[in-house]
Amino acid sequence: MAAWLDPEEMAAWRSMVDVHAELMAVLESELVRAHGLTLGDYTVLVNLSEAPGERLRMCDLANRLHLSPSGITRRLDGMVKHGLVAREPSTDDRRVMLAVLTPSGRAALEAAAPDHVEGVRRHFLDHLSRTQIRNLAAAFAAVERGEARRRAAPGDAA
Amino acid sequence: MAAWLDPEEMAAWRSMVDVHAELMAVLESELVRAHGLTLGDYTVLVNLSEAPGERLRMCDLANRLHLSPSGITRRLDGMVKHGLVAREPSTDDRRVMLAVLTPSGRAALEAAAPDHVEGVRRHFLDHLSRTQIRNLAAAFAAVERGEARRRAAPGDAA
DNA sequence: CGGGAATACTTGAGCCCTCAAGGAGTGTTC
DNA sequence: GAACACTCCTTGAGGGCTCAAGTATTCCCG
Repeated sequence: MAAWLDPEEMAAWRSMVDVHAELMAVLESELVRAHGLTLGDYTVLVNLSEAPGERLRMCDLANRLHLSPSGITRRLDGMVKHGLVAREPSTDDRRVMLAVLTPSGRAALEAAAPDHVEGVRRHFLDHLSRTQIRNLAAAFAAVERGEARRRAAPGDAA
Repeated sequence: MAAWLDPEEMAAWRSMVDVHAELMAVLESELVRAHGLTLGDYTVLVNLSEAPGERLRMCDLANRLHLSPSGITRRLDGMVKHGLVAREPSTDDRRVMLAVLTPSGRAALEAAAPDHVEGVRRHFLDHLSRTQIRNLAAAFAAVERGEARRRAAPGDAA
């Protein structure tokens, strides 16, 4: 168990944490200033817009956003109040609530998305070469695959 | 203004966001379970332990942790109550409060750090080759440099 | 079919963070 | 050296999240 991180490992780890924090902070503040949308609300809108019928079960939404059941309930509360989404009981399964994109929610997303994407470019992608972008995607994909494999492994405590 | 992200850009961006979220969640839960420490508290302890005299002004701490002034006050409140840090008025400048690592805070850090580092390895670094780690560090360093340059540029709205 | 386990969502209590406002100390300028 | 601007920290109000508990519905299995 090589106890500590060597300088290269430390640089990779800490710079990722720092860059991510900085990036999210600036993207969020630009989004709030320009469109009155939280990054969290924006992510809900993106997920709904990409879903078939522009609707998603609460629990699926919770999984995608890494939110607890009550977390997603309360976030939807706010977004319903602002008219961005509506709740709709499922006819298939009467336990289920669907979150549906409203016209006004779709409009908000369509207004915000270009600015948000431009922000991702300006604050992140523009500082990287095409090769670096490819390498980054490959590295994170490797982490995702590795973790998925680790979770399925026998020695797992879960 | 190339409007949208192409598949490679999208993969790099979304996978970074996803991996980061997943990683922080699992590291936090392991830290809480094994040592009763929040990732936020742990970060305070790390920063204090690396500071000269194991003490830091509240506002410096706030900057390092991307926290507002009141945020750092309230986090210290909790940590003081748990005996991990102490407050100490500065003699140089009587507006300033110093946060000081207590013996019990140093002990908590020394107990938690090996496990935390091992978690970073197991969930992140172990999935990457040495070359990928170097490339990652270089890429994030490039983003940091690029943003620093952008912030200093004339056209900036700030 | 009937009862227990599992799933989906909501609610109450509470933690942690933010913003706005305020008190206290410093420094600067004339 | 008095007044003004600025910095540092804290507090009150409020938003967003979590956990624990509760209700409603569905699934599973003898």
